Amino acid sequence: MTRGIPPGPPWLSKVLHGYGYRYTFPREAVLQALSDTREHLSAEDVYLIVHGRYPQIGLTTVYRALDLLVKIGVVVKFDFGDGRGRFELAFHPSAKGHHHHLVCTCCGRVVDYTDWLEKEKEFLQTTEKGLKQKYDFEITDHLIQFCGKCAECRNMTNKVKGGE
Amino acid sequence: MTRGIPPGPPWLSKVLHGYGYRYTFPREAVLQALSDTREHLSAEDVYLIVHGRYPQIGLTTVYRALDLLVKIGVVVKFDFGDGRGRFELAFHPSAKGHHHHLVCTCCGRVVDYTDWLEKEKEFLQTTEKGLKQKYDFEITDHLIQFCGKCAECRNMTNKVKGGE
DNA sequence: GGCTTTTTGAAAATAATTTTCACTATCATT
DNA sequence: AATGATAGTGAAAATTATTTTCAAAAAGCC
Ligand SMILES: [Zn+2]
Ligand SMILES: [Zn+2]
Ligand SMILES: [Zn+2]
Ligand SMILES: [Zn+2]
Repeated sequence: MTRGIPPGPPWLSKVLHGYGYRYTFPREAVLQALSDTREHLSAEDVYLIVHGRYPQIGLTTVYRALDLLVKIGVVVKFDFGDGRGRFELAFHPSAKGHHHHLVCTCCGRVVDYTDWLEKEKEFLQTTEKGLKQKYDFEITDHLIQFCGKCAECRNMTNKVKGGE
Repeated sequence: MTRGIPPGPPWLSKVLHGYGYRYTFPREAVLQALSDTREHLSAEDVYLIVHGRYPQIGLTTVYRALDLLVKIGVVVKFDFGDGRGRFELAFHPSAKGHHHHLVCTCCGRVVDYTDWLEKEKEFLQTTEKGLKQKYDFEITDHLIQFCGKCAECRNMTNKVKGGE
């Protein structure tokens, strides 16, 4: 029984084959789930979506598909400190490309931002060049994230304080 | 049986009391373990050191002490993507203050660096100010980390490749 | 020293992720 | 289109880091 191919662009097939991996139904389905949202999904989130659509796909497979997609650079894995990995497309169809995260340490809300990238670029160039020379590392990636308290959480704290 | 106080500066007592917590032997011992190294220790690493010195101290207590020390800002917790938290003193006696990390994606080696901070400062100021205005977050912290391949790992890859 | 509350520690529980292994699907070759 | 070698899948079990539970011990205030 052939299961057919989930809806979506066929490029994943090419990318996988390019790396010597097979193009499979679950891998396409996991990619689809990530394409359909702008959220930062956990492995289980992805599983719930994928398994909801195609009940034959199991959690283990979702973990493996995510790992592979990360390895070939199609998906990026983040850690927002809540003890589980978060995944999102490296190049999101909704114009969400390279971006960084602003995380509320209070409620866990995550904002994707793409502002002030010129200043960042300057900083990155200087630093990466320096790191390469001084420590002889070939820099392949960077992780920039800001932590803070969102407006709502600041409000809530004030209310609680005031109510005492 | 009083256990005495492990060697070390007495300031932890004041800080803890300032926050309404008690000054205890295990907390001092955990702080000591972190002071004695420049490594980025996992909770279990800390436990091995502390339990080696003071066998009555258990792993649970080490976890709790680390959490507390992070909460009061004496210790900082990092995640280098290997599935466990890493801890280091916020202000290290060996002049290791605010710094960032350069992680080898291949062997996991972590380099602390404090170079090019002027450029970084510029970037941070611009970005933090912008984030505050645009997203109404009160920024409290940032996380900057570079990933790459260290010289040794690059060499090894070449050797393996050449050997085939 | 006695008292109240916080902290501790061993064991059990939890939660995310990985491993195992028999079965199945992919795809290069016929 | 059928074949077969190999990679991928899925359910269950295993592993790993961390948290919870709860009775006993220690801290700090009188
Ligand atoms: Zn918030
Ligand atoms: Zn994002
Ligand atoms: Zn390395
Ligand atoms: Zn460090």
